[in-house]
Amino acid sequence: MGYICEYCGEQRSIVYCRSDAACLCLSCDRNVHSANALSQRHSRTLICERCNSQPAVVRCIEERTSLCQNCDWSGHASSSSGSTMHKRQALSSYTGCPSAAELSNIWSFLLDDPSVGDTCEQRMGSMSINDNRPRDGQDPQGKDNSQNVFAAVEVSEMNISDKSNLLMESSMPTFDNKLHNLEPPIGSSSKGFYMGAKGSSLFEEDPFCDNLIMDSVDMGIQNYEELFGDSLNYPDELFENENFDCFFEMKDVKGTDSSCQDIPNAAEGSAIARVNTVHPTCSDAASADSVMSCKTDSILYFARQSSLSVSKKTGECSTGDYQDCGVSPMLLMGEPPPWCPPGPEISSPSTSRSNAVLRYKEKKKTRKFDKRVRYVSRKARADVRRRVKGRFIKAGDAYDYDPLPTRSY
DNA sequence: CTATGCATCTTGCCCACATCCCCTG
DNA sequence: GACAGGGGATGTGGGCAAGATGCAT
Repeated sequence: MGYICEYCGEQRSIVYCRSDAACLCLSCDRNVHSANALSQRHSRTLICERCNSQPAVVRCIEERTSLCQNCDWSGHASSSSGSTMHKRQALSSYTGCPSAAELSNIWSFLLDDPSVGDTCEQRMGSMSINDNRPRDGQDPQGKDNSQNVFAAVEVSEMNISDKSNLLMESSMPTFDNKLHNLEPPIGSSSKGFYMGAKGSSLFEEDPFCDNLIMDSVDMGIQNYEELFGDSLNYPDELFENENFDCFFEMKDVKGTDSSCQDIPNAAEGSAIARVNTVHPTCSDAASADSVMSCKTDSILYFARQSSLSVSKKTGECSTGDYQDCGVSPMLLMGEPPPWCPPGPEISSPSTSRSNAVLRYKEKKKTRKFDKRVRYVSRKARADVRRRVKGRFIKAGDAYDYDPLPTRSY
């Protein structure tokens, strides 16, 4: 599996399509996925250059190698080699039929690979599919609208110690263009429209986002239906309006959660009032892997030209599953988000402190950063272990915290 | 502009013990 | 070489304290 394109059997495979479970060269990827609207929604990413069989999730800057989760773990877990210090960049996935230029923007290193540039990339660059006609997502003026999914990018913080690693190398061209059209929400400063690491903002330093820094952005404009499910009840004009620009999914990652405190200022008096409950989408909370891959701590934002709102996300999880799905229970419970202008019920000075503490603790609970649970069985035990002031206690000792208060023994 | 104090946020440590993993026979 | 057993190392989560940071005065 892998290495050779499973479609043409000739070129070196470059990307992995999860939906098709197939390794494809770039030209075949575009051929296959330009067939229809459904295939365009297939999410693809690079192939792990080590095992050549799994979708890569990170790229090691030092080794200039794209790695899947397993190979990344095995290759960078050993502290003796010093490889743990390697800077790694989260790899983007994309959907639709991005052009060669767009792909190179997503994966700037792609064209550095001579084996890619000499074969697939050149072929792809000469391909005519959709190139000379407006894409499905383009209006006749060539202006992208929300129907055109050119790329879905997910960037997670990989090297926590190096803030520079947060640089989103893979900002897409259209994404940039869209951002250029964005304006700060009414009544906000540019600082308020927070997207990434603490202290940085989308427009703060570079109004054209050349150095866009964000911890996580997930764009899937075309896929908003599958993201939100049937219960999406926003006005249709929200999506039909040309001004609907892009959809952001913000992950709460290290150094950013506190940053969300900035959003409120941004959203004051604006569409933030449309905040609704957020329902996690993951349905298998029991699976550790799925838990880790779940969109965690997601706060969904719709950025329009002059508004900012949090979307509604539908899922199968009950409220009690919020931890596994990583969504703040405050949102699940319909509690106003922390950045909402303080209402009468929270304006009391005596309760603001406790509310803030609770808020922080909830954040801390749901914060995952890049932590991976290596041993699910150990986690399972720790989850049910009784504690005293957070510390494990010997079996049979008195406890003040029991994760399973209903157990009979 | 700087110093101070307060509030908020972040980080690291602790605990017990099942499981992992390496070594020896 | 394969297997079994022993024993040390590891990892797991909630709470707390200390330190860091941000902001107002």
